[in-house]
Amino acid sequence: MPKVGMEPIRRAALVQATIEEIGQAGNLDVSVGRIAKRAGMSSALAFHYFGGKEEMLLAAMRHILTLYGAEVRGALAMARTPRERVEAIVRASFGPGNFRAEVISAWLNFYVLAMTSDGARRLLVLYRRRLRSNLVHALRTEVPDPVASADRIAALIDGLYLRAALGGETAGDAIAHVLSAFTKEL
Amino acid sequence: MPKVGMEPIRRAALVQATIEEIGQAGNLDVSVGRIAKRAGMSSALAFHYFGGKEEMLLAAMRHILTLYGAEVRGALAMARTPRERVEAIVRASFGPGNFRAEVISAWLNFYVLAMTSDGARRLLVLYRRRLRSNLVHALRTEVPDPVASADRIAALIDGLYLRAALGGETAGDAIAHVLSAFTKEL
Amino acid sequence: MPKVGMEPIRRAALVQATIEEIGQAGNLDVSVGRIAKRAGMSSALAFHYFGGKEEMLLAAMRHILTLYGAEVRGALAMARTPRERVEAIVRASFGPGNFRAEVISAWLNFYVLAMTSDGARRLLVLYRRRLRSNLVHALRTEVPDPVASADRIAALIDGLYLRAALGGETAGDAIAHVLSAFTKEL
Amino acid sequence: MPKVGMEPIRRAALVQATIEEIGQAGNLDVSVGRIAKRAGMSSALAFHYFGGKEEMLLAAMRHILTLYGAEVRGALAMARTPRERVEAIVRASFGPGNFRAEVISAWLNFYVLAMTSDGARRLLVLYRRRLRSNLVHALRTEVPDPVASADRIAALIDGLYLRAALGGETAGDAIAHVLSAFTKEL
DNA sequence: AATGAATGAGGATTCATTCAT
DNA sequence: GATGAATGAATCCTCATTCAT
Repeated sequence: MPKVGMEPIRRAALVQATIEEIGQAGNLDVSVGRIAKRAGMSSALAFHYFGGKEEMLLAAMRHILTLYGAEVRGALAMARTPRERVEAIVRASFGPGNFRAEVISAWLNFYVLAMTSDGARRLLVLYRRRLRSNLVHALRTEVPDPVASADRIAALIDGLYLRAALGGETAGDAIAHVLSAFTKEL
Repeated sequence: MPKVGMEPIRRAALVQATIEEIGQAGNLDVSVGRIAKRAGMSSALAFHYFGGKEEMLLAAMRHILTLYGAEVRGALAMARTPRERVEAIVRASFGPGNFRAEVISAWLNFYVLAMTSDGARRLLVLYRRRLRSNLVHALRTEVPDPVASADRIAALIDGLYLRAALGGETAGDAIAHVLSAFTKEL
Repeated sequence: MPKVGMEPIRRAALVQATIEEIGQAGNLDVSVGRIAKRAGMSSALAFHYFGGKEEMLLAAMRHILTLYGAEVRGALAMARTPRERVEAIVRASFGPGNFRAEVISAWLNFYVLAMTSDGARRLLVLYRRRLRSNLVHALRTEVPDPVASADRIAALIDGLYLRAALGGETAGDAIAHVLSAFTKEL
Repeated sequence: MPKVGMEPIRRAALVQATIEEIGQAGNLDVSVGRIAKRAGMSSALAFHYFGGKEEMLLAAMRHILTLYGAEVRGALAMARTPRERVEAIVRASFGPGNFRAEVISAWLNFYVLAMTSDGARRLLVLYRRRLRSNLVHALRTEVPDPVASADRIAALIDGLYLRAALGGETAGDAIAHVLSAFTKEL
């Protein structure tokens, strides 16, 4: 029973299913067939909409990055002081929307994908630039070398994410670590 | 013409070839066949020695972790002050032996492997424990909460590694960042 | 925005696109989708007009055969002597309209299609009968066994076409060969 | 029950099966899977031995060309006069070994393959050169322009083959046509 | 010890074709 | 008339793994 205007719906369903499959599998060895089945359609249709597996992975990545960016932006909107700004970024990063096993797994795997896919690398570099820029802006008036401090905090965030991939890290601990590091940067 | 006493040589060759293949591929999609060919033997022999692909990957991981541990231990042996101890760990981590594209790629992929393989997770947890213990020992007399400081520095190291996976990070910058963070922890 | 009276235009566009695709691909592995896209419409519409892929191929074949027949007829109309008649046929066969890579490729592939498609075989047999009949008519008064001579010349023409498929044959050489054979038949 | 030294046996079986499949299908749309099944093995093994589908097709082509060459050489060995030489070539071409529906179909399809595969083109050009060289040699002392005559006769042979692909041509007729053309060349 | 032989399973991708709108 | 939606089937190819020798 074909309908019209399905494209955005199908694409969204596939992106969602891709993220879920990666989360469940823990790696990028997810087949287009399984993703499509999870999204409730044939794999041929997935190819019709995305043209190939890599495009699907990139779309999933873009989706996660977009969500993350939106959350950061939303939190920043309400921040007034520099410390609030840093806290906003950190809370968005380790908030319930992003700091979940499946999302962490997806992030990790996107880093792996970036080793071979130019598109993936570009997306990650973009994310890194935005995070750094946000942090630099927050630190601008507070520390002597805002860029260096931002890089350290950004790397700390990434590192805490990586450790979370192994399990056992709580969001609270992670946030505390970053805020503590921020304080020490001052 | 089979020979005796070949086992350790064969195993070492396979481990080396595994690391090289992962480094070259950028992910864990390396086939046993290609690894074996690179190591100069048949894939059947690789199975004979390791019993399966995962065992080969774990052996490669163990090898890298062992090398890293040895380097850290060697550097620590000559360290006298707490700062020297931290510096020893950092210099080993970002030294020419470990801070290379292929090794970074291997590390990243071991994290991915740890999402599905208990063996891999155990190895990474072990590494994490050792690193933390070394850092705690170095910081013991210097900071109020050595465990928290150690965790932050450890996460920072991991984060810098992760960023290096995208390229553009130099060992010098990374070392400077960690030492700077160490100073701020005091 | 569907229009009326489009059918012949659409059909012609599809036939043309089919020939071009076959010429470009060098074989019959051309997809209806690509043909339709080249013709500027959806593949569903192509099905609507032709009912299936084979019908499209047959229509393309019919088109080429028709063009070829028309060229031969046109050339024959001006021929007066038997030799002029043979020359007319030959010049039409190796003229710029038919002796081009893409048309030669199409011919060759129609022969292949004739191995499985009755429709294609019928068309080729028809072409062969017409060519033979034209040649017999031209040779009628000149040679003792016009049918045998016509068959030889027809086969020679086909053979020269086949060789042209491999490249390196010029129209001039081909024409000279056929005319020389004709002379020898006398 | 794996054995040693199977390679040549398997390869030969695959080549034979390839020719049969092409003969039965009438075109190159033969799947590796079916070829392998006909040859009594898994498709994976076919890939193991040939590396890919095109290599299998080329091997089949090489086989047919080799057989044909051997038959021509054998027949030529017993020929004494120029006419006998031409006759030897013709009889080998239209003899029961080569002038069979499945072999004719294979030839035709190799011409098609030559449009896209360099390897196939090379093989066909080689065949053409050999045939021409044999004919030139046979005609050397008999006609004023042996090369032109050889080209005509070669093209005639090819054309008769092509017509045989449509059915209805007997070997006797074909041989008679070529010998008659030879006589006229004198 | 060492390997060639062998395969079942799986995966990305393409395609002809159908159908509701 | 025209198309986007949709899919089942097929294809090429890869791979981890097993086994007889």
